[in-house]
Amino acid sequence: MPDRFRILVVDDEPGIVRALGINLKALGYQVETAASGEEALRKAADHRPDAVILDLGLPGIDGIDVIRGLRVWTNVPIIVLSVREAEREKIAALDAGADDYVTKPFGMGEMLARLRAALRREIDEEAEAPVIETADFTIDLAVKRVMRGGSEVKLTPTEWGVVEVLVRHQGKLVSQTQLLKEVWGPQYGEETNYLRVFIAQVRRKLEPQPSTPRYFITEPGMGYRFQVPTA
Amino acid sequence: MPDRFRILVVDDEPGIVRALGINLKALGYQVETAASGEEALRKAADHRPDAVILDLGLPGIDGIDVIRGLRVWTNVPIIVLSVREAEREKIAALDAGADDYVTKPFGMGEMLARLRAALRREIDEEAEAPVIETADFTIDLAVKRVMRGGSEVKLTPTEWGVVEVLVRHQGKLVSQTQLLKEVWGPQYGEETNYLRVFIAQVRRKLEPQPSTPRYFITEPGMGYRFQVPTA
DNA sequence: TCCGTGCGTTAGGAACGCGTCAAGATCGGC
DNA sequence: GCCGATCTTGACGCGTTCCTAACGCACGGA
Repeated sequence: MPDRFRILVVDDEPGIVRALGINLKALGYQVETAASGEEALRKAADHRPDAVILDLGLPGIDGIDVIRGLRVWTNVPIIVLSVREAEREKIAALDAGADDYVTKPFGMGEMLARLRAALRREIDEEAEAPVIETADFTIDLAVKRVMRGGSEVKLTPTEWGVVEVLVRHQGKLVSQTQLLKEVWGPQYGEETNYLRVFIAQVRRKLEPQPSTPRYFITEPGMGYRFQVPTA
Repeated sequence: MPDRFRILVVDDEPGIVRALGINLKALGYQVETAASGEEALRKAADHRPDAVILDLGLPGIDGIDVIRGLRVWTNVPIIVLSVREAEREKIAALDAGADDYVTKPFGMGEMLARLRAALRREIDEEAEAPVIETADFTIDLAVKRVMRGGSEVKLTPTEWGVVEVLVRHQGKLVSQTQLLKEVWGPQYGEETNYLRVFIAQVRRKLEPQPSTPRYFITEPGMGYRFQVPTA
């Protein structure tokens, strides 16, 4: 757990690189930059960054291939940048192993929040948490049991599958396709209605206010995310 | 409980072997390596490692078979490495007797955390008292005997097998497949009706109210769990 | 303003899993 | 070779779970 995090910013637009660089450095991050996919892979190998901010619209190598290239040897958090219209591309990026995405144009505040979340998740994982405790419930992955208010919450096999996948990827955005494949099996991927039903059931059993979820968050058009609210 | 743990790393990709080796040695572990399943089984027999890190994607012998080969004579902790998509393979590995799995690509921090957890569990198990006492009965794993109300309860061999496996995993959920394999042998896994019959018999002999079990709990669709009620 | 899309919610019928019982089949000791 | 104990196998009933379809609602674009 380094004291000063190293961030690799990959974008071919000098304006964005500069803006991010100034803000990040001001907050005490060390910043490396790259303007192409090749340079990104090389610098990542050299500098072992703690997080990567990656624009999908790069010249040369496709951004998706950069993600795959990184994922061969590292699971460093990758936050993807893309323009609003490229929905398909964003989902492909998540399936390739990206952790989160931010649409351009983006506010610096949102970007920094996502980055902090990604770094926090990294630390949590290293601290190894097979038991997730929140203000409202406790999930023990090793024993496969959920406690809430002193008593056990009964989950059906499918419900448990959904919870387990989301919690294992804590803080990370999980695409609908990936969630379906991991819970129902590889031959699934389109049946998003299954997800709607079971996510609702999980929320009914775990969320304090199922209609306004705090833990099992919907990212419209993208997928779902399990998060533990900071406050 | 050795002072310096011996770790056996099994992988055919030299990069991964090297990266793990450097990190583990730096932390004071003794490291042995193997690049094939055959070599892994041989070195395990020679060096009696305290933990095994095993890549499933080996040339030659299947990784699953390596696990089975090890499990014939040792219950050394096995941490499995596999690629993200191979969910089915991971499940098969766990059923074959693996203790944990890490998806490639992995962060070194997570790997080390899992390793520490595995070694810690082993120490706990060795130190663990093989006598379980509840309000209604006492199970002595060492002598293979169950006492209830001052007199001995006679269990048939298969009944004892079921009890022993569940009690050894005290508190943990044991899947039907795992239970079948551990009691009846590796070629079983589907015959869940056996379980229904024998679980019922065990409950009739040990539970105060067999129809509403307090110790041998059914988790519908998932498996069984032995627990000692807190109150 | 109207439509299309995506998500949440609900309800009902089919399919499945579990407990139970009892009748063969198999094993082991005498 | 017999007999009791133990394990396998099948059938039945019941409760639960999963899938499916339909509806409502919010949002964004034409």
